[in-house]
Amino acid sequence: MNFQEVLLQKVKDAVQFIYGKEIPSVEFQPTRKDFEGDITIVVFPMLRFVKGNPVQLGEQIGAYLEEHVEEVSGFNVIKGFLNIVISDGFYLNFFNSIREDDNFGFMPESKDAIMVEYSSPNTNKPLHLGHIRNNLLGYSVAEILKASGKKVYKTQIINDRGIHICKSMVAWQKFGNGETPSSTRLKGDKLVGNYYVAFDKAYKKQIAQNIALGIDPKVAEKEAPILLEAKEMLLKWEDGDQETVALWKTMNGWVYDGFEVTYTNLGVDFDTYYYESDTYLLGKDVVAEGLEKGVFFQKEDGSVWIDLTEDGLDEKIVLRSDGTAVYMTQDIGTAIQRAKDYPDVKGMVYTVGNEQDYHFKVLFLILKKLGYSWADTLYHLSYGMVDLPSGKMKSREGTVVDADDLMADMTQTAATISEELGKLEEYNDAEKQVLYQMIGMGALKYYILKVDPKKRILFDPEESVDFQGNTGPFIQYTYARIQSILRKAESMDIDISDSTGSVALHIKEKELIKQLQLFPSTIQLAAEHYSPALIANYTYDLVKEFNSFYQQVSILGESNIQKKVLRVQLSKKVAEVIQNAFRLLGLEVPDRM
RNA sequence: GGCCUCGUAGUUCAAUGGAUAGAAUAGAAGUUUCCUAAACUUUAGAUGCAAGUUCGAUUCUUGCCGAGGCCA
Repeated sequence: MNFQEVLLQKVKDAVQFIYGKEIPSVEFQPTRKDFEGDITIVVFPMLRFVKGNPVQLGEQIGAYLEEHVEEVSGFNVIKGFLNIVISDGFYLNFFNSIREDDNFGFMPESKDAIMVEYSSPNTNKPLHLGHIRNNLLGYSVAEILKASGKKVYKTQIINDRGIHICKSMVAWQKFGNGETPSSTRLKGDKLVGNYYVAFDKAYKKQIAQNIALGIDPKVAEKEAPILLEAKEMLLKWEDGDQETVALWKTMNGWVYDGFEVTYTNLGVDFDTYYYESDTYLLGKDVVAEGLEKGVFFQKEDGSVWIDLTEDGLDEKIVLRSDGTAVYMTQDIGTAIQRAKDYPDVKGMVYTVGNEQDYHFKVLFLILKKLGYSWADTLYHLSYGMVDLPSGKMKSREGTVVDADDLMADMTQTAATISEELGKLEEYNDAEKQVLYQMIGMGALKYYILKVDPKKRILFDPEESVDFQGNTGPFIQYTYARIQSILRKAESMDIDISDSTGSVALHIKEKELIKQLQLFPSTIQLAAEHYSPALIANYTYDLVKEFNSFYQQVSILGESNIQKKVLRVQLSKKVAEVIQNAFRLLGLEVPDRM
């Protein structure tokens, strides 16, 4: 039984003792800084079960707790808030209990697994800023779920087939002159992306020419020769034409190599991959099955639908009249396939932008109606668009922020700022480069992850990414300073392996321990809400608390040896928690900066 | 037109229905013989509008206004 549970029981006992009545629950919260005390009990909700004056009730409970709970050393009541003071000894005991625990805050892995899908790109375009948000969110949520005790499989579904892929292929055949990534020294995804653009250019030119010849614009659009070629290629691909499939494999291979570089720089990875070329035919038999069970119904033209009007939604098509699959068909099939491939999976998280909110609502409902037990644990990790000051990112208007370029820019900015500060003279160029990347990516990742996923982000490449305030580099800097203290402590032969005896705590030491105390519950909360932002903001609070501590108390200069040891231990623990929290966000920490 | 999400300091973000709505940035004023000044301290500034539920509403409900999205 932990202290919180003990306290809960004691408060219940107190009410039982005073009024002879049961109360089902008690609301605890950390006491606000401007009041005296450590834990606050909100008395108001109890008034529903016992009649009385909230202040008086608070006083009585406080007195009872002070008498019956060893750790409670005092209390005060303001309005309906009972603030109780916890003894220094309790905090010291707590700190000593977590001091040696490297996995503080992390739960052991359980058997039940969750599959987290993210990234899910098209293979005809390089990754952009929107994908960065997607990848960072997905990766971080996967790590948070792991930390909260779930087994996690990270996956993505790659949109590797369809007319858009054929467009790049046609353009490469016509204009490519046999170019390859190695011959052009371009990243594969960039090379293929260029041909996708080249296709569009040629296509538009043909339309314009044909309109000039007096052909109806609509016809010109539909019957441009290059578009017909792409369509023909799609048919060939579906037929399994060897040459076409070989080209498709080659070009997709280039793209995957290019993506891999981006993923590595971004620090994300995957345990398993699904390809749409393998899954686009899935789901049809499930639809047939569902039709028999009466979950779906067939219209006169042969198309299959589901009626969700009773659930507040509308009718949704799940199979076209010609028997071909729609996205929904594929997604149903893929979800079931995944559950088969990984029988331990009890839930799935889909990291997809909020324009698909409706789609996933329908998908989950369908799977539930089909009777899959895991349907209730499906979660759409929906996130807002990333907008630029100039408005929405549009590939056609060339306003897309390329992922690779952005990461390079951030690293460059970090380098510029670091050079100005000039603290890294003893580092060689390679070491500096690693550090600049760590800081630049720290700024970028933290900036994106600290925002609640469902909110839109306004991303101003010039101004938004800062290195001061609530930012990644600010936290990294604090970590680096602690490392410096630890190095000095070591050279001073300060032995921090033993627990300190009972010392009176400075207010700042106590605040710091209180903040550390919140780490495990923050992880749980973040896992429940699929929100890396909670971890980010927690870490920031911890760092601010540490900075305040750092400013107000002497660490290595403290003359009381026990105090000195405790403060070094505290600093070390704070650094560990920062590191672990950052790991959950996919961020790294530097030894010095 | 129907449905969904969001509206908080000049700006970017916080706040399981709880106390005087927190930070950061930009602005103003300060702090380095001392453990990294990418730091710290002080100061000023906000819940779109209107009702309702509640002991208590940024949070829940309804209407309106504004931004974005989805569906035809």
